[in-house]
Amino acid sequence: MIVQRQNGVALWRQIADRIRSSIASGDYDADGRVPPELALAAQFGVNRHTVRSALAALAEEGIVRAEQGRGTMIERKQRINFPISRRTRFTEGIGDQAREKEGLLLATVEEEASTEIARRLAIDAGTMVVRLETLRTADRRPVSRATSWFPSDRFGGIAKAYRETGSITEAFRDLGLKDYVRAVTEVTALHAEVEDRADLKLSPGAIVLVTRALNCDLEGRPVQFSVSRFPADMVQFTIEN
Amino acid sequence: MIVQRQNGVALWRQIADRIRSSIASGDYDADGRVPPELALAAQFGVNRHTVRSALAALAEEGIVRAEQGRGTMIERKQRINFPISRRTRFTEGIGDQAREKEGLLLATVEEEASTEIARRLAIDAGTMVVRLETLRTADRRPVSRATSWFPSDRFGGIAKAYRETGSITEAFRDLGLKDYVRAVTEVTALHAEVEDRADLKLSPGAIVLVTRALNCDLEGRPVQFSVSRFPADMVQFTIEN
DNA sequence: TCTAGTTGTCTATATAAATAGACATTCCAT
DNA sequence: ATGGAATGTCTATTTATATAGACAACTAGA
Repeated sequence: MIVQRQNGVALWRQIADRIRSSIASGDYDADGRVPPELALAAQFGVNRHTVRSALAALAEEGIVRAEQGRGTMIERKQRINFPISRRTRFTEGIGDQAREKEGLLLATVEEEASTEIARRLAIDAGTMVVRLETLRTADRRPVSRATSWFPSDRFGGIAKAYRETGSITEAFRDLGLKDYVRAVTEVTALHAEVEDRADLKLSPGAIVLVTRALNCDLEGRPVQFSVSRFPADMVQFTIEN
Repeated sequence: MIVQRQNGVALWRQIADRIRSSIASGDYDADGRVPPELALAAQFGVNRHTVRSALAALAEEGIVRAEQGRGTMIERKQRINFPISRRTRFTEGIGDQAREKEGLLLATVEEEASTEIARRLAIDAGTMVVRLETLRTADRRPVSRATSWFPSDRFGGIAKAYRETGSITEAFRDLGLKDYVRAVTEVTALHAEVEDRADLKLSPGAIVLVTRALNCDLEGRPVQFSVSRFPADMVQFTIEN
């Protein structure tokens, strides 16, 4: 048995998730299309209409496109590998896995550090920090939605610098920080929330990988703490020691 | 708006996931119980019966226990932190986060290496390898379900050694491998499949974190490749560089 | 041109999820 | 003891999900 009933997740969604996963794994690379609806219905032990609901959801996401009389073609098939190391940098990490990379600054505010942010940045709670809300895309598809905090005293101009350069590394350099390293990365996974769905253009019920990362300068002083969300069907992390 | 309708994921499951997450985050630590059903219903904008379905699912998982007249008490609230580094070892990693740790050998077979396993272990496809199916628990709750492969020529006796010691590190030592290091760890996340649900005692629709890890000896020769699945609501990873 | 194989659309029915309301039961502070 | 606040149980209704069957529309190869 491959799909589960009466568990709070509709069959069509379970099937959509599995097909999406199969596409990402390259299971259908041989002919570049998904198996016929009747074959999928047999495979999952459900009615053809249920499979059609699943394929409609994937078409909505832009992953497949049905062509009457021919079959259902795979439009997009990617799982970007994202290395995590002491020298983790977003743009370099993506490397040549995508032709077109973009960093977009959604919003920026200066605020008082909450107790958690203060602890992570090793500053006193209430100290001013700059918060950046950023969205990153590869080949026009969103691959991460990040919230980052920087100590205001050192990096008050980070928003302007990031807007001009589109890169944290470049922005740091403009502000006189020549180099930095990744100190800690925490990884967990959650169901996508409504905001994730909007930002990352996810289907409801999808999974997001969540990282909490701390970057420090070469003296070990924290320079950036960020919480990032990645669509789990498009991204995997690799930790090389 | 906090919950989404008509998206293939039942409201009660979305709400159960959010409450589980809130419990893990410590949102309800003040009084050790979940808010009253009517308050949750108001918060999520749903009927009280829908909230009751969510709480029933969490009770089934052993996370909460309802007491008539009193409220719904939090029974379990943990997210075990699992460090990933060059010296990653399961038992040491758990450390004192759990009182009672256990490693159980579910099954073992000797088989020919598939192309993927051969590539990971840097051997020829078809070479014999030992496969171990293991389950790890912390305080009686399953925290990982792993499938590991070892080259038969060097580690033919790994199953026996593991059964006797309950530890990979110990088993390696018995077979003459004094030390080893983690070379690569890949992390991704998926919806739990039926097998995960059985092994890890997960609720349907739950998320599993999947790691693919390669351990090598000090000369850099691969000694173990393993695929592990962790319940995402109980586990997080920390990568310290 | 014909036909097998595929997706598209329609109707109908059964089951699960969600809402709504009423009232019982239990705990606990007053 | 009493009343407020909480969970437990029941009935009824509406909406979403899933199944079933039939047939139309389109594609590609024989």
